[in-house]
Amino acid sequence: MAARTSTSSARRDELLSTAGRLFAENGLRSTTVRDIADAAGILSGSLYHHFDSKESMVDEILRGFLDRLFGRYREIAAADLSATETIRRFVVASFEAIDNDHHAVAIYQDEAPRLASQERYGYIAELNTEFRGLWLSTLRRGVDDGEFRTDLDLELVYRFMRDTVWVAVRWYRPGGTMGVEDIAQEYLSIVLDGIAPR
Amino acid sequence: MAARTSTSSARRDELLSTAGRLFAENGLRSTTVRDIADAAGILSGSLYHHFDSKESMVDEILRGFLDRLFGRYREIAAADLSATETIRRFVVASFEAIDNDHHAVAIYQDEAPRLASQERYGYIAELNTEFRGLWLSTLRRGVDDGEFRTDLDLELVYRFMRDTVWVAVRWYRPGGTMGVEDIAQEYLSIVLDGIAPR
DNA sequence: AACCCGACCAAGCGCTTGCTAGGGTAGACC
DNA sequence: GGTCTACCCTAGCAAGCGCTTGGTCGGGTT
Repeated sequence: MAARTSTSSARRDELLSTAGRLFAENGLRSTTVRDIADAAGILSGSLYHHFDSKESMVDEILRGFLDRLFGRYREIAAADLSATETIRRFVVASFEAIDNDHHAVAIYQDEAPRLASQERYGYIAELNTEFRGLWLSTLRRGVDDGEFRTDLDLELVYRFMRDTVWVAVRWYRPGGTMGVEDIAQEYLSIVLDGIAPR
Repeated sequence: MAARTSTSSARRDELLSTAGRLFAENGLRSTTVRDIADAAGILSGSLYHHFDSKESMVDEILRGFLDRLFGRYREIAAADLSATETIRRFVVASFEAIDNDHHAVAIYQDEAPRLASQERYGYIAELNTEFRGLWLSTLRRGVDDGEFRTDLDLELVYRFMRDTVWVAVRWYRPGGTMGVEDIAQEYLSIVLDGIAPR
């Protein structure tokens, strides 16, 4: 009795969403299949009618999120904008992802380093490399075009910006008084001034 | 046979250090008492000669780190420096903590939100409040003194700076080519420019 | 009426978890 | 020699873990 692996149904989507919420709130390992089943009002064994394993739930959640995110990134990179504008849109796209895929981002933020070292999640390491390439080449272009300071350690700048954006998932709650656009603009107003030529 | 709870010995310190390393590398929950014992070359039961529980090991590691860190913070806050200089020293002190208490910072960074909600770790929530107070009052003073821009959302600035500094523990490795002072200075050169009046 | 199927339950298997009870040993000190 | 202490082992328990199995039930389909 193999579970269905790629089809979808309303019930299945509902269960995956519940699992995502619990994974994000309590961590991957701390969330048991019984927790998920309880929250859904069924018994733990019944989950295996819909999914192959607990891991395949995680996999499916992360894959969906990363597909959407990188679709957006590649779109921006291909748009042939100035370095400043490209960075600006990268940041905005990231904050929007925090808004749209909040649970997935939280899981990714908490567990990515440990997951990436497993063979099953090899695509995470690949996408991280691509992500870094997109940012670094844009930063370098900005320096060449005179938009950014020449004395910056770009590797460090990349890390600072990347971390600051994604870590916001820890305190940002969708539906608050402050929208993601506001937050993104405030952040950009600090950082873009900070890396601009004096 | 109650384990010793507050005394220390060379062996005990060694075990606590081993535990800290594993907790930081693999996560609190994923690290079993058998893992710790294996790494120390003893059996899991023997750990309980030194410690009451796995949780008490975590507690001891975090308490030691936070005591050192907040000792330093209070020192800086009491030194009556300009807002800019105070922020500068907060940042440097934080990066130094990443250097000195690397494992503890990593644990704290990964697990603090979940730990703080447990009664046992109530002091974490308290210290977070104190931490926020120190930063926010300094930022406000900087605005009043004309050192920082007046159009900033200080709560957001605080969160951005806090996160960026602490999240560096994920990629910083003690003993690399770049010292913590270099990283702190590079970061400050971006942020202090970004929040200075234009 | 006969059949199929998606969704779930009841029960439990094999394993891992944190932790315990009690015993042994080597070295320091008297 | 006797005692004490720090340290570790043997053996195992109760609970919890992910997952499997065989079966139930109601709503379509033919």
